Amino acid sequence: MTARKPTIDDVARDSGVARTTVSRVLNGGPNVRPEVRDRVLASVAALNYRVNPQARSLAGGGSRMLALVLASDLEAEPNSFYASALELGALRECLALGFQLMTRHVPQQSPDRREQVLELMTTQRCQGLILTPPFADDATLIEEIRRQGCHVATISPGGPGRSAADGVGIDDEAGGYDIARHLLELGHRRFAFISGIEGHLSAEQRLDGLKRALRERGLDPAAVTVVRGDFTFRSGSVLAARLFAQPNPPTALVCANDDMAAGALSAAHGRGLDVPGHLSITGFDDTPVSEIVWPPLATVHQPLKDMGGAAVRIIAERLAGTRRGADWRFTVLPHAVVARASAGRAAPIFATASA
Amino acid sequence: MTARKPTIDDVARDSGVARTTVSRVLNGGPNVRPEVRDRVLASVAALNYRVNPQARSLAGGGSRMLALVLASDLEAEPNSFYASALELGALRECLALGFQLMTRHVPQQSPDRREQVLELMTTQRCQGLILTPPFADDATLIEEIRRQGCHVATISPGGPGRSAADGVGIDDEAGGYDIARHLLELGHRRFAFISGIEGHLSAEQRLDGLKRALRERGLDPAAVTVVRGDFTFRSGSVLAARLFAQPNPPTALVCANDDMAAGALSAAHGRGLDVPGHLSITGFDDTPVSEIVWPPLATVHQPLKDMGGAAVRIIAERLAGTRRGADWRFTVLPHAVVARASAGRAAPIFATASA
DNA sequence: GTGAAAGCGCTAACAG
DNA sequence: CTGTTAGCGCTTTCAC
Repeated sequence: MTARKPTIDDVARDSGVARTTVSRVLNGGPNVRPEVRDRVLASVAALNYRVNPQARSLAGGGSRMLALVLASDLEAEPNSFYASALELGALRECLALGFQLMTRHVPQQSPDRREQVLELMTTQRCQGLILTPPFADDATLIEEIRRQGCHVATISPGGPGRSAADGVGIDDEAGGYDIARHLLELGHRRFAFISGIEGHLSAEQRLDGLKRALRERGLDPAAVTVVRGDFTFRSGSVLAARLFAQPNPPTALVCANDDMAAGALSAAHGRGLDVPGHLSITGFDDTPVSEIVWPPLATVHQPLKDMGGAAVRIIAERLAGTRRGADWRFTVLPHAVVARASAGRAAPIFATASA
Repeated sequence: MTARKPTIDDVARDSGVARTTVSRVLNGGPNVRPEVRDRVLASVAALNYRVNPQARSLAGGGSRMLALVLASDLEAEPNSFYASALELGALRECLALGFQLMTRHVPQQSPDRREQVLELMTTQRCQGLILTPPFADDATLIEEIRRQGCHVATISPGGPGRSAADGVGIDDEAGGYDIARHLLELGHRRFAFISGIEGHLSAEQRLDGLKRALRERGLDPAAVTVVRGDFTFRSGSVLAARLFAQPNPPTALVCANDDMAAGALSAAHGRGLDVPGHLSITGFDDTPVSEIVWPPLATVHQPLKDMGGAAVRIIAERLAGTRRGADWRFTVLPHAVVARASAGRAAPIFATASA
């Protein structure tokens, strides 16, 4: 019925060489005469041969399986653009480098979340794990993963993760600083900040940057109202509504990601607040969400796809042995403030009226 | 350094049986005494043994690798919530059933898109492919995939795909009909429709449903302005802006998905049109986008996560041999109109003014 | 019920 | 430069 798929031996027979030679050609090994290489390649093409990844892996070539670990909930809404962008970037790089990628969403609230990650790694024989926050800062987890012979690349580690594995991300503190500067220049003086889940250190750094900008301007960083969200649209919407109901509300609401900013925007609409007339709102990430809402969100661009790709490359390097040892390196990618209509000039009238 | 991972032989030795018996226990085979089974299971737990999927696959157990094929562009924006939802649903089911899932975005405009799909299947030794539109309606592709011994499940096949493979989806024609009825009841009489890419037959059926509703109401279905988008926010925005600039614009704009509806909404805001005061806009899918925008989008709910899961189950059944032969079955899942603020009562004043 | 033996397709020493 | 020889860890006949 279904024709048997050609094996490496078929190719060897067809091109009149030994199996080993074919393997060498296939894996770019040295010591193969050009004419032999061509002959083998011709057979490969003629027979439409593909290496069997399972056999290769079993024989010692490694599984070439990587996993992207995302903190979210399998039961919750489909993952945000943030996760999609990382995944797409990683997927693209995997395709180019001949890796397979598994994506695993781990509920961050589950007590056995570490075990879930380790289980995935073991079961799938992963050779590398890409950890996003807050896993990226779980030094214990990273240690255990590595102990079991698997490489780690972190996305946006904030603190301990930075010194426990190779990582990639932007300068989050500077990102927070820059967006704050943007708002300060627009005349804003009363700020609120919606942060992310606990343990997401890089998001905390965004707040640090905001505070530094305020301090620089002679304002009191302690005056910033800080509330904790969980990066979802809903949390942004709920928390913002609560903020708006308080006396002396902020004129600038800085959110730790775009989804929460979109939620805040929605809450503002619901309350009849004009954005940016009455209130400016900013996001973080520059995902498509920021252009989908009205008015479009001012935000900080993060090169998420590049980050996903870089993480794969980090693991590929480690696997290839190009770099060894515990000299973990953090790659800083550029960020940029994207000025859009949701952040506008602070209205002195409104500011006074509610003061 | 890294402890060697236990193999099936370690388990066999530990529990004092032959390797074959362990295999039987692991795969739920018959002919194992309960006490032996328990002993083996105890060893498995004690040694923290995991089967090596690569070895299993090589030995004939099958790769247990499935792939989700999505028509989009690797270079384009991160995939929409539509893709994420399908993926999440499929991923969850794969996890439960012990499959691995690869997601592959294939640029639909590339001339070798069929080859790309086949290449993925061959290279990864996939046992099943989940095809989304327009691949779901490519009977030639489906035929070729199956010829190579791989199973197929289609998501929302519209025409030929329906009779070429097992599929799952909603009744798209009815979905279009229902959302049209909703708008008709709100008093709308002048409709426009933003359709999706060519070949996406299930989206075409949504238009068929819209027309049926109009006909039923004694209106001329040919009077509907139909423009073709590509399911992206941007295309919705551009096409809507063009529609608004024409004389006698519609009072109800029905879009083939949420992203395009969000784009249309953005274009309406840009032109200063009030939604739903001047114009009602509806989406399709009920992805999170529909709640993120303002006003929230009236739309047709599609159980995307369930669809992704069902597709995996279809393949699992075929693989298990529970169902055989070419009696392809299409599973219809329920849809529902979700009434939200973007669809409101038609304004007779505006309608007259622009007539 | 259980076990022994034979590969699955490939890579990796080690010889030549 | 190329070939020979062992396995990798598992499933699967086929005996017992």
